[in-house]
Amino acid sequence: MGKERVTVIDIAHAAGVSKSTVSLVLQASPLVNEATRAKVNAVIRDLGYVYNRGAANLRQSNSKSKIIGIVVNDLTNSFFAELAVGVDMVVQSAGYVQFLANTAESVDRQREVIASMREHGISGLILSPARGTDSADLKPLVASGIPVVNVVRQVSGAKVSSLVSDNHAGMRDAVRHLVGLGHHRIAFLGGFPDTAVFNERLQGYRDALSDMDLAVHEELVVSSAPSRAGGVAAIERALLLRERPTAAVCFNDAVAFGVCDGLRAHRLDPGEDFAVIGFDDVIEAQTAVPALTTISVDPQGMGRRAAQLLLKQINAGRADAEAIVSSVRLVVRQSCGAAIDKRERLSLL
Amino acid sequence: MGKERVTVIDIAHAAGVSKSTVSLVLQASPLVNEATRAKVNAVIRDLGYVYNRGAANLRQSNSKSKIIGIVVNDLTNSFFAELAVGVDMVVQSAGYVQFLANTAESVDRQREVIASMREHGISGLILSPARGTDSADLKPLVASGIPVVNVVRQVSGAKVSSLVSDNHAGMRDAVRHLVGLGHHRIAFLGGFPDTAVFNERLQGYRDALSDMDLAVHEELVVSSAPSRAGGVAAIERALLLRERPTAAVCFNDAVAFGVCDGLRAHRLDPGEDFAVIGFDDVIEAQTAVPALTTISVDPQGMGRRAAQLLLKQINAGRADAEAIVSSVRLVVRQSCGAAIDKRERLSLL
DNA sequence: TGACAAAATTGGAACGTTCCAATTATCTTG
DNA sequence: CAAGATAATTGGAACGTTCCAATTTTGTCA
Repeated sequence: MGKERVTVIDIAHAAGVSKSTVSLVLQASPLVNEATRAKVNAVIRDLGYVYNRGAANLRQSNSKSKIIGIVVNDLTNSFFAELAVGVDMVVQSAGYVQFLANTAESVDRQREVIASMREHGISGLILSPARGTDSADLKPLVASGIPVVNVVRQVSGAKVSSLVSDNHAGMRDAVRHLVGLGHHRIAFLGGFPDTAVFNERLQGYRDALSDMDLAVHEELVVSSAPSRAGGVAAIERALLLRERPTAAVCFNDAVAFGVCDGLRAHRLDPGEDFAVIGFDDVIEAQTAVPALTTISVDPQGMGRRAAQLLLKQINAGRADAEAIVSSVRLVVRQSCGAAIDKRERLSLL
Repeated sequence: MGKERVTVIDIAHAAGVSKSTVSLVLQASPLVNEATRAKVNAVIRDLGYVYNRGAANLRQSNSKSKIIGIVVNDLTNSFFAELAVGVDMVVQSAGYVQFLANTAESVDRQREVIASMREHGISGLILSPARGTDSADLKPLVASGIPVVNVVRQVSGAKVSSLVSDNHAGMRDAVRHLVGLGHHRIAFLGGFPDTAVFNERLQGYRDALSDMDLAVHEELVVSSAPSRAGGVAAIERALLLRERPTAAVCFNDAVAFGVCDGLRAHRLDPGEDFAVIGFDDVIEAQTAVPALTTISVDPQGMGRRAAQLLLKQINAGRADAEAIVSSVRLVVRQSCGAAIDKRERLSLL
């Protein structure tokens, strides 16, 4: 059962027309008579024909494969899962299908999967590059005219489009908000210092402090893995300082959750005894206790926009690089809402 | 730049051999002389040739497309993201690449993406079916000899392999553990009652109570959306009962987190004043505060096993359905560890 | 109704690969 | 060194589709 593939010739035969006519109805050409179209479609249904895009794509030669690729550096991070969902939405409704691969921050794996996707004929790629990705890694892709959209992270020197969130402005707003609440010892917690994203956010932190005429104390910047565990580690270190911070902006929400965990371990109540602000606005941020004040970047929306940009470039045939920075907004919830008296009590510790 | 595709003929030309020879070196055939192999490979590198799997697959006709599909019902749920990562691992190292699609519980979308993947020539499919999937939806796939592995959820009547976790045993163990700690009013919180998974877990709950000679009180079973918000709602309702439960097993971890949130909103300390057990062991379970006692199903491992099973069937050429139930284990952390005195205090409220 | 236009249909070549059968080059060895 | 065996190479057909140019059918109207 099901051994023999039904081809366009089989249905041409059965419908009493030529394969060319069948091909025409497959692509909904207006050239074909309504009656024959109906007959052919009926036969198609009856015989259980399935269109062979591989063959079609081979003949059409270049590009229109209706496949795009998306490769991310860490799919276990729900930020990227959300992003993938956003991409999936627009890609799906445009009749495309997506290859998805996870690189787990390995540039070797990344090279392999991109090569593999290329062999399979993707007509575009959305890439959240692994740490250490070199512009040379993308060279062959763009040389062959395949549009690439980088998301979240940029690859310096690569002539590809990018869509990143406004890390600088986001962190600046977060710090300003805390200063407005009366904090002046604000820590910057988490993240790896060798990434562009980290440095953009850190710069936002510094600039905000400068703008408000506050000194930036380097000991208040403590880096760590950008994970929940990293957040725990970072707050531990920060609480060891002889002059403790009273608030923290965190590299991302995962770190922020870790910071909350760490605070509780020290019998401090996040949002009451210590103000915490995250970055990303992952889905758990609003339901966590306390609800996390954070910079909302709407990963799903980013995925949608990245996909739209990519499809635009694919359809345009030619893709000139454009760099979009996606604006970002502070969502105030409970984790930053330290009441004055409590904060004062803490600063006396 | 990059307009003209480099083909096997081009490199044959440049290397001074025939296209057949080039084809032979591409598939690493032992028939070709070392010297020519080296020369051809050099030319391949120089010209920046990329293999066209579409064309190859067309000639080889059936099956060996090196593409598998994975479609899940909710990628925003980190359980499925983890599962996808597991699949990705084994699929990637087997030289395959995967289409990923999210159905968001829509059978229509599911039908579309499966059809689309089929047109693109997947040689196997891993499916976590959307609610309401009918075995007829999978009929054409299996009829054409494409192996399908269902994960997490089964589709009754479909002649496909499945890999589900042992919901019954997992919930039974959770309840036994709570009873062992001295609880006798244990709630079952969250989940939609019209799903097979819900009923399996509920049955495990009932059977465990019966086994321990405890009555099952129907008012202690409160269903809700299987989400964090649903967990909040469920515990709210449960705390309204005139005879409150002292512990709860939850439909999944997301619900369990919600339950913890809801408890805190009522000034109850999860793990101290009330025992909570989840199901799934998502990645956050171990770092949450309190760390969540839960049934570990290792979604990544499930993904790996599903992929292995699928690849086995693809390689075997023929796929007879096998149903695997993946065993599951109770991971005891803090959220269930109510100390005796506290529990007694609570039960007096 | 004959002639011309418009509409509908069609055969074959092409896309880039693999496979088969056949051919040519290279070794063995008596 | 002839001749058989083995190693290496090769030309063409085939995979399932699309596209082009050409052909056939149908429609229009003087």
